[in-house]
Amino acid sequence: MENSTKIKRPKSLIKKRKSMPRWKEQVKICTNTGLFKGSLDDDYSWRKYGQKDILGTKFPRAYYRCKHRNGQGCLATKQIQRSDEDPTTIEVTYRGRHTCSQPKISKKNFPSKLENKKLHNDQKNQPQTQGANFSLKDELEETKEENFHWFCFPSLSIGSENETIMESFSDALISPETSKSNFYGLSEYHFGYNAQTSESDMNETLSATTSDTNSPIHDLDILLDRGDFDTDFPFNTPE
DNA sequence: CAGATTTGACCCAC
DNA sequence: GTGGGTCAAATCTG
Repeated sequence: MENSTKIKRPKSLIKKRKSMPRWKEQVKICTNTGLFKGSLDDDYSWRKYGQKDILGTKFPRAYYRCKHRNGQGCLATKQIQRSDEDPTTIEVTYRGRHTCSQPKISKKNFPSKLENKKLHNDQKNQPQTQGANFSLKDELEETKEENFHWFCFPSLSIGSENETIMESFSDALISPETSKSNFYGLSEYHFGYNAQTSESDMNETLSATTSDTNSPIHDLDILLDRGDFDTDFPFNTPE
């Protein structure tokens, strides 16, 4: 890949960091099995621009920025990292606000290729998925002051396939375009908000839990072929 | 071929 | 000096 060519960046292109509003959103994904799954979804279009191993953490952190950065100069970014201690928790840190006229709808009307791919895999499931996501999204949008947010899924029979499932979820979580809408048909959410303030910037605490533990999530019979998720992403267990 | 992701290097803040 | 955040070339995927 790289030859010994050191890339020097012109100073004019260097931007100072920091000074952007930042808030964190924790997403807890739990199931009876304790496995991690679920999707954190904003209807924004994110594009991954980096990933890094963070000192003291087992899982790398993934960096995303708004796709409209160039087009509309939207500087919003987000970081996603799986909690070290509790793998069922995903920490999402947002930085900056979207200045773009984000395309919430677009997803629904024009699924990306990636989505199509996913859809292809779990075709049987999606009908109302979007609805669920949509409401979640709406809530997020309207409660910009909150910032803790949980997803609890009912049990799910994950036998020897948990790995695959894990991956698929992770994939959804991590991959921006993909995670967009329809995610395994989580049809019902119950939200509870915990206003929570963190030290500085604006915070968003959103707490969402499913009180319904019976939901079969049949939608979840995600048969994602392994091949589909081969691409690694940060949440794969190291080792 | 275009768009997305990966990945090592670069740069800044602490 | 080190770690975290970003850049951008290379690579991958549809």
